[in-house]
Amino acid sequence: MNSPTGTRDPDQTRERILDAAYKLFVDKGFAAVSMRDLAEESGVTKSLIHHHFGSKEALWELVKERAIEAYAKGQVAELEAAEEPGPQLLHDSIERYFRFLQEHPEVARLFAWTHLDADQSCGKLDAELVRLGAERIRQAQGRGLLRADVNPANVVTLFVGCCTHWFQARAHHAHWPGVGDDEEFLDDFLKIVMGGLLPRDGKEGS
Amino acid sequence: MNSPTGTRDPDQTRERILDAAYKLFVDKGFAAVSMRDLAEESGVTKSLIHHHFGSKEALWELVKERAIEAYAKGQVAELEAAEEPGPQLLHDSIERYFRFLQEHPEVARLFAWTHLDADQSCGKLDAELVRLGAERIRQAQGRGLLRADVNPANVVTLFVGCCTHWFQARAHHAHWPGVGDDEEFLDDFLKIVMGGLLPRDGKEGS
DNA sequence: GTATTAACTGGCCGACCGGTCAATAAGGGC
DNA sequence: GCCCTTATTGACCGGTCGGCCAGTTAATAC
Repeated sequence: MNSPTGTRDPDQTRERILDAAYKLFVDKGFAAVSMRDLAEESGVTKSLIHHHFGSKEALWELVKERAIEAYAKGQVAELEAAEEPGPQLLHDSIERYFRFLQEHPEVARLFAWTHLDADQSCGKLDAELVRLGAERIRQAQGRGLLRADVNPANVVTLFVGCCTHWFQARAHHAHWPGVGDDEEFLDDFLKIVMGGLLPRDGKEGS
Repeated sequence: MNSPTGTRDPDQTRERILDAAYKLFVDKGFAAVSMRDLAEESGVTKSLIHHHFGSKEALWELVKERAIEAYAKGQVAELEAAEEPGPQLLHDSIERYFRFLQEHPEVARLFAWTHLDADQSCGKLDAELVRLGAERIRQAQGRGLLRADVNPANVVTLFVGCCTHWFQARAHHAHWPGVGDDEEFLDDFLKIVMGGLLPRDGKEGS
């Protein structure tokens, strides 16, 4: 069922199947999507999907891997091209991640599915991103630009988790009284986290 | 198949079914659990589950509703019995929520499922909890004990989201270099958030 | 004791599941 | 031209799905 009747383009076919699978799996979850759904959405036969990807599970693994790898590589590239370590870089990195999820909310859903899958492999793909982010924070700490008594990796985990959850729980928040929109939340979040990470003017205990 | 052969206790039976459904649904998700799984886990027949709850969907809705209502009521009770509004109350509330999820990690999973369900009703059940928490923060802000230029509801959303995501993404974090354990993360999180929410010693712009 | 109600069972239904397989057809190398 | 590879199809498999229904059995009301 490729566009010019009777012609074949296996690469494009694979792409179409992967796109359809990404859309349906992220939307409904692995268990709620059938091979027949995938076949219909991508405009090919069930058998052809098996031919190209082997099994439903294998397709799902590939979909996850591709999406997370693309995300991680993009973020790493932006982080490596960034300015000197310091509060501004942290601020920009948080906002960059927030904007990314804002434009690609389906990625937040994908993360949620992988967490519930107890997925082993997907956590490894963004490890490099976390390592790089933590390193930048550690450098800023070494220069006295960020408070030094917190674990840099925990800082990354904190802001990634907070932003991710914001988009995952959007439907929930709609029922919560007084919760603001994306912009207000990002503003407040940045105020609090940056305020908590800047070194205090005076020395402080506790 | 109740304990004393031949006797009946429909309330206990319903309870057993609900317990089994909670366990299986939270573990595998709605779509990946069959009525036959539920029947086996609870030790009754498939037909009996239909008799008591009507359908698989209705059972899932009831399971979600009960669990979230119990959680919300418990947290509201603790919050209402708490001390005066201020930094200490906020600190304790964050830690209380964190400890709750630490003891009941399945609740974090339940939240993830409800988010992916695009569940309409479950967000309403904890609205009262959010309203109450935000009100306490607003009171503390009014007394100058917490910085006043952030939306209290966003503060609640922030710490709830961060703690929830921490437990949802645990498997992921295992692959992230340098991320600490529960105690270290909670410590760092509290340092940052409390540090960011305390009024600055000197007035500051920006 | 008997009638009524509700808890509970086992068997059955049509639909759908993921996967396989033989057959067909198109493309590329020669 | 032919051949070999492979993309692609549709029919088919055994198994499982959620739900239904007729029948049995225990508690209850009178």
